[in-house]
Amino acid sequence: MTIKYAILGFLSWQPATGYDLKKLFEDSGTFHWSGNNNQIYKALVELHNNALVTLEVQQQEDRPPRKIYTITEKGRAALKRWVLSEPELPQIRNTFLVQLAWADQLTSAELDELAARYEEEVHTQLRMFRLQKQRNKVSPQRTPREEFLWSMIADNWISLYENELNWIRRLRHELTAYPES
Amino acid sequence: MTIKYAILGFLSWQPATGYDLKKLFEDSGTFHWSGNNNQIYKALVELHNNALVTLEVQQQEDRPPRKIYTITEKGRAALKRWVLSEPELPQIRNTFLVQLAWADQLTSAELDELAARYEEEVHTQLRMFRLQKQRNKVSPQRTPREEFLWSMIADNWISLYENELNWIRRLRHELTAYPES
DNA sequence: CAAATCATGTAATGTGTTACATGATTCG
DNA sequence: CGAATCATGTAACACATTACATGATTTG
Repeated sequence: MTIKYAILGFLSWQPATGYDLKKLFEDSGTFHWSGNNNQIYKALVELHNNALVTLEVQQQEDRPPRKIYTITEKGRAALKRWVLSEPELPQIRNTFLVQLAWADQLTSAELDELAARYEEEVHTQLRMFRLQKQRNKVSPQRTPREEFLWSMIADNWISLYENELNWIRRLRHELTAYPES
Repeated sequence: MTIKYAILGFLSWQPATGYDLKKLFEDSGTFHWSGNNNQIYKALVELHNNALVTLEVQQQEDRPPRKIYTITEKGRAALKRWVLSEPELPQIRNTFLVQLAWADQLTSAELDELAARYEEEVHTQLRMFRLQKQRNKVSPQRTPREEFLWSMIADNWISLYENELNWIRRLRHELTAYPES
């Protein structure tokens, strides 16, 4: 259900097509999940059915018509209500931890190599988030407070991955003290 | 598909029924996701079809028969192969960040209250993880290295939530410098 | 000349959650 | 006496991912 409100959020800045929204999702990084067609186009139909957005169709030659969606007052109200609703804990699924849980069957070398590959992945991802924060493509920066909020959102991801990187490095370091089983 | 390997992992310790596995998932905390019937019972059928587990049925009076699953050599090999497979980045979906992204429409009081509620949730969760680590119910502790790995898995969750708690506290603190829009 | 951009969508499949269903026994 | 435990499973729904489909235009 979050995707509907993320869409309403983007539309609260300015009207957009499904295609525009797709790119906003992609560029955001933060809202990576659900940058895909299926969910966006379906969500837009639903939002329209509930009168949270209106829709203007622009015919084009040689191309599919552009469907420009605009948020309604009802849509703005729904967005605000949702923003004020009870916050939930992040949902985290780390399959690497499941691998680790049964990694005692590995040799020290195998285990360290597995951990090293994870460290590398995390590190790469961290670099990407840091770059993304510099470029700062999506954020609107209309007010100082809004700019601050978007900066903190980027920091959330960065510090999460920094934390993960520290953790895996500590794991690798301390593993040297344990012989294989 | 992770659930299949998590089940194989538990079965690599000892044979178990679907019901046993369900409780192992619940108690683990770490593998919270997919402690539900549907996935466990379905996965067990699949594992059996692929000969990764064998199945012994114990008839009981007045109760459904117990189906005791035992991992096969093929199952152990599949588990090891998976444990050595390319580690993936954690999947994280934090809806609170989406709320924050469009929270500039709120008053300072509303925004701080929203953040305070998130802080409280995170804090509660952190306390639960810390308790769980002390109780240490699921881990087998058969070798020092295995014990260490399970301890690091618990630490991963704890440090992630500590990081989140620090982040939200910093956010609340620094927000005091920004007037509402 | 191949790939990306624009612009819509559908279909199939995978994964996860909640609720429903049964029914005796034991515990607080 | 109500709730939890034991033990299996099904059904409905929600949410996500990947691939397919079309087809002109622009860019490298």
